[in-house]
Amino acid sequence: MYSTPMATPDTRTQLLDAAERLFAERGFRGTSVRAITDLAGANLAAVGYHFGSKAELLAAVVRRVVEPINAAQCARLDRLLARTSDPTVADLVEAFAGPLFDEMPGGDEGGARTSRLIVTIITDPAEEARTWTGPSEVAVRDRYLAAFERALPDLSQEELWFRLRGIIAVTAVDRIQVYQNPPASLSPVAGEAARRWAITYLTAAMSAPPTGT
Amino acid sequence: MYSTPMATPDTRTQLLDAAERLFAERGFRGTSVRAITDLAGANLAAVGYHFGSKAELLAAVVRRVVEPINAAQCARLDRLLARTSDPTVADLVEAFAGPLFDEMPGGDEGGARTSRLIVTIITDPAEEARTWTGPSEVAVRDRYLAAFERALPDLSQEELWFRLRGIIAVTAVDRIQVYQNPPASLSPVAGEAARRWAITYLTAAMSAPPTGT
DNA sequence: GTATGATCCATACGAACGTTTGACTGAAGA
DNA sequence: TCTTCAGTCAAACGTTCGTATGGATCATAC
Repeated sequence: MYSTPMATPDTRTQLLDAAERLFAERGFRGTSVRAITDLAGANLAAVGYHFGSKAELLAAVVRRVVEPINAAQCARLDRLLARTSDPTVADLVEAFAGPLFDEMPGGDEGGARTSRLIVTIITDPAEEARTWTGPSEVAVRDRYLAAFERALPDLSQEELWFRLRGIIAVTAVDRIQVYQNPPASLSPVAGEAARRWAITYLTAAMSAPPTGT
Repeated sequence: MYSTPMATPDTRTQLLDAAERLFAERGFRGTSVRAITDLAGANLAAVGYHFGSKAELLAAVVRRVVEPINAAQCARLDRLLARTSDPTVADLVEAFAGPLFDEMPGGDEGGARTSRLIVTIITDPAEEARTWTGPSEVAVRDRYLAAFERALPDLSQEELWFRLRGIIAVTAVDRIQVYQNPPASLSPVAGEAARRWAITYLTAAMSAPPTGT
């Protein structure tokens, strides 16, 4: 089963790798099973054999990507809450958004591709792309929601909820294709710079005073 | 046939209306020409006859939606620049992001649908969805970029560019499908509240100090 | 050796897709 | 009356899609 660990990867993981890349680049509907199996060097029927269907392959891909991110978000929140003082908004933003940038499996171009996969899936209108959310994601989200609530006591639940989703949205910035070809041909955001810019941006945004009625 | 001008609209505009709705809900690839013509009560061949192809229909839909938004962004910037004092960051955010919420054609549910169309198109990985950007959008963008540059002189061009795209991203917040089913079944963001929350959020974000090296 | 079970492969199937075709309609112009 | 022409229509085209099938292949267990 795991006979040769490094020589040629499992067909199953090669399918996962190929699907991860193609789903990130072209979305769920824009990626054909044939394109995946071609890139993976596998037979067309391999997807059906190893995963059952294209949708279940997507679920497996997303699970593999999301789990370490979720674990990192959880661990960092644990560490913050173990301290004596309450975490600040900046702490929470960093702990929540940081793993979205750097908790990426190896072989990725600075996390840019994996980050794009998440965003592509999240914003995909196909309903198959929306059936993967598990209970652990919800648990982490609720814990952060509670922590932000304590750090921002004046904010209504609804507005806090809006702002939390804003964090995800800003992570999606490299998916924004309007205004393509930046004015003076600005270089595409490098991974590390994007991470720091986003955290600055989001900390300020989350710390904004409540919107008056 | 079309004796009374308001009874039954043009087939062409009915196709545009149907396509606008379906593209917003299901994306470009997720919407079939047959679904559009069925919803419009037209024949399958009508798309080919009136627009040439599905991609050109999309371009026509986007053009119809984007043009008034662009015009409003432009007009509001003109009004700001005509004043004696330089516009503040809050002024610019309001002028730029406001039309994304309220410069919507009638018959829309508070602009939510049109806003979703834009975001769906922008984030669509299909390359057909990315060929519509015209010179006027670029012109408006550059003018705002320059105005923001004057209001935020300490910010590097790259980071400002990143932040400007963040505005678009946050407008996309209702496309964020993770964390679906808000915790305490929070009501979906009402149009007017979302508008005010977004402007608060984005003004704070844009005003953040430059990220240190 | 032979059986077994997992994996891979070539191939086929039916459905859905975007597009094209050619005939039909009805009002307007000569 | 005859022609014209923009518009609509049913039907079909060829392609691509996801999935299913049944046989090959190969290590291991007996």
